[in-house]
Amino acid sequence: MTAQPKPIVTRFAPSPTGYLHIGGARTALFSWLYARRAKAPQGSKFLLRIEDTDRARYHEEAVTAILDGLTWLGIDWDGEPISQFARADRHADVAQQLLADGKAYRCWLAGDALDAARAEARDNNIRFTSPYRDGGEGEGPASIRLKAPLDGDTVIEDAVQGAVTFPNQSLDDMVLLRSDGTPTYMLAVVVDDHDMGVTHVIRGDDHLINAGRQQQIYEALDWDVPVWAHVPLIHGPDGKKLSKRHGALGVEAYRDEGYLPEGLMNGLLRMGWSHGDDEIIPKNKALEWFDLDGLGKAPARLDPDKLASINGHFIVDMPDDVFVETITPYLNQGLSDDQRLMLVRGARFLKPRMKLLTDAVTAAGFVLLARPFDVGGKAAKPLRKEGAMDHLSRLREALEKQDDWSPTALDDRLQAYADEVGVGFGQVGPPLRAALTAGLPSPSIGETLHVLGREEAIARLDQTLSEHSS
RNA sequence: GCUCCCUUCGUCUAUCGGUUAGGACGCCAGGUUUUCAACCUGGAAAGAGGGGUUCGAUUCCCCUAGGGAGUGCCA
Repeated sequence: MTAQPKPIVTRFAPSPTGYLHIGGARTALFSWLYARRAKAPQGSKFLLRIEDTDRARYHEEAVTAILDGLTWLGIDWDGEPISQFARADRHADVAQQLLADGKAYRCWLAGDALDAARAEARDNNIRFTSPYRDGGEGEGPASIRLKAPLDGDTVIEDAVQGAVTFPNQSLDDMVLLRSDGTPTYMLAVVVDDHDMGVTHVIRGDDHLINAGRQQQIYEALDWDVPVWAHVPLIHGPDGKKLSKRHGALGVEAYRDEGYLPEGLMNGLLRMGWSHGDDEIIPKNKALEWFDLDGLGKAPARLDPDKLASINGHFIVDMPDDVFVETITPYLNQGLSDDQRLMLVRGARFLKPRMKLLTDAVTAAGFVLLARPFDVGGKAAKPLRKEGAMDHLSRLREALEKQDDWSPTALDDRLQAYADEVGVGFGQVGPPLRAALTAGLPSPSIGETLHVLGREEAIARLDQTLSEHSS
């Protein structure tokens, strides 16, 4: 009998104060990958906990937005999300237990007196310690503070940052239970993580110092300390903390901008995590390769260009029919069956010229031109050239008789025509393209004809011919 | 102020004491070309500064500078 490796339990614990912003999505991704990766032991779990103890800032819609964001990204979780607020009684019980064990004490210092005592300690550069730490009774309701060690160090073993040592003198006796009986965040997190069986706490490194405090609570409780992994936050392109104007948008904003879930996921993953020189890492590879030791220690800046470029790779990799299905909502118009068919035929070269799904509007513009359309401005120039109409009408006849409608055959036919009449292709191509596409970006003329199909192509030629007939 | 963390091309990063310091995005040049792209080839571009340790440091240690986090009966 071989010993079964112990299952890993990770969690993502957002505050429901807004949408799932990209930084949160990234830490969620790391936690999710660690529990879901191929190398994770059987039975490993990724859990969700909503840190909704701050009732003033709580929004029901925010919870939905966060869950929707995760789902869209392709991040799933085990069981129902846990409400931290609903567990307040349990948190209070633990505080009482600590009190009974002499690991915590009642403190009546509050309000201005508390502020003054704290300020004084800070000014004198000494640790703030409540006068009630060693006993004494006060008036009215009391808070419960942890009786944290005064000497020595608290050292956390962090999977990303290494060993981090905090002098206990720098960690004062934190409040566990407020005087109104509600638990503080520090207590709630520790109790919840413990009760949920969390083995690896993977979160932003803005919590690194909290880990020291939380570890003191674990130790007072004599509970197993989880593996800490504090990942560096992402910064805006300016190197400052991620702000709303610099990309700290909800994932749905990225979706609307034209990101594929897998593309965004890849981009998020590459900020702060690497696997050698690999850049394009689809979900299945991420699940195969992810490990904590690939995480870097420095904060990364968001680079929109690179993010978009990565997304482009995933667009190219889509099957043609899926591609057309996917870009349809971004086209701002309904599609006829004919148009859908044209897009499928054109997918092959539409895809590489797109980075975001919203680029489809430009890339597919020539396909979606609705007759009658204007060929105006600069685009009309080739049509006004000497002999242009003559070429077009003879080309029209030739195309009508053309059997092989493949791109290469069409290109050959066009070249043959130019040879027949003894002119350079420059006399033939530009007017033909203008008539077919109104000057919009398009592939080679053979490809363009192929994509449009005989019927549409000839209809477009007729349109131009009739407009220029008089 | 104090505590803690971070620092390789403009950006994301590789390197786990010995490399012409590699890749990607972006940029520039050339090629291809009937439009716009795409594509191909090439190029510029980095170890914050200063001390150590070592035969040898980007890599290990210390200091400085810069950036960040925390210092709440917020989360």
